[in-house]
Amino acid sequence: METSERILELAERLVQTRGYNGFSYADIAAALKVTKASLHYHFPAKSELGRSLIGRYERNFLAALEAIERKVKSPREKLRRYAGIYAEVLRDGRMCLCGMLAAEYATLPKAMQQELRHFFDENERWLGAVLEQGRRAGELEFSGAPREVARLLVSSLEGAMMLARSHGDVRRFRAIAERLIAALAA
Amino acid sequence: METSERILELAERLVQTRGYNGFSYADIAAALKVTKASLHYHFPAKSELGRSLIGRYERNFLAALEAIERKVKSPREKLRRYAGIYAEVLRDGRMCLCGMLAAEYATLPKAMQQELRHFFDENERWLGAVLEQGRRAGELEFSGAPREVARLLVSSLEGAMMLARSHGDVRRFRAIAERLIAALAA
DNA sequence: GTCTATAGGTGGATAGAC
DNA sequence: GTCTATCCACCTATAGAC
Repeated sequence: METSERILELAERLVQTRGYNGFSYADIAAALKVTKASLHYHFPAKSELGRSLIGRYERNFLAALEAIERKVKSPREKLRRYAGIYAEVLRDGRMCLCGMLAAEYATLPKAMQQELRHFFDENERWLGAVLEQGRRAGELEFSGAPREVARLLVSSLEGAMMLARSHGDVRRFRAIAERLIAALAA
Repeated sequence: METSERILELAERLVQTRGYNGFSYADIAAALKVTKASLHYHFPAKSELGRSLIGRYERNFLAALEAIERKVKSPREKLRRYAGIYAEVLRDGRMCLCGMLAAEYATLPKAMQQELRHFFDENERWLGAVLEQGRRAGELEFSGAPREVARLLVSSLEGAMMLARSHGDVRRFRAIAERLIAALAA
């Protein structure tokens, strides 16, 4: 694997576990056995590494959502798979990259803040479409705008992830995710 | 106000907006117009300041819950007031102190991690009792253990706070809070 | 209790050789 | 692309005078 890819891979894990303000170039350099100067060759500033991380994470995430779209028909099953992505990340001891960054929002460079909002907007858009489809099909039931329920789902799953990780208990997340989806059953 | 109290007051705000790893003694010293050395007189180590912050926040929070207990009879109204506490914090541009620290969990001193879990446990305990009372009275409706629903509420409210703040939109939080409580109506 | 002064470490970042 | 060497700003923390 190219160095820049190895850097991104490790930096992603570091942000997901320790946060953007919780890791340094020195951490990456030590783990990859290169010097800090080398890292600056690939990502001149930490803020640019941060931007790259969000962009990459969003692309991979949206690709996973498209995969669900292709493989799964049932809207309710789509929601389960959506929550399943979160569960997998958590099982690996990580937080959602963007959920982590949302906590540090006020300290992030403007460019990162913007890309972060975009990630959540795209998530809400996808969920909103699934919810609308499910309601039309009579498989899901809820009041009000699909987009509003989508926001509740994203927020709740991110929060559940955060607290489950603090308690070192993935089951807490799964229990909450199932409950959220069950509440939407028609 | 005594200096130590002024330090706590400001440090609390800083953690709530920037996180534990996002502020320094220098920030406090500048704002309070004292030296960093003075701060170390009151709180020798940053980790001790952190511990004090959680303890203080929890005491104040639990006092607010007791006040609700005294003033309000209806379980559903208690839930509304509970969410109202979060909304007030958010309206002030802050995150929940402990929600913020939960994101930084992996980087915190062990003592702080422990106090953090205690805060959430107490929250879940209080909410669990309210939920059980509400179900018995026929005012609230849900399946399974009250404690599980309590966890969903805490997680979801924390997550909603986090994302609403990132979008600079308190209404997002209120909409989600209302929806969560409405879903429990009998 | 608050100050000056400073230690000792780490942060992100750059210049220039190889 | 990766290295050595280095800069400067900032971090937490301490010693000791007032």
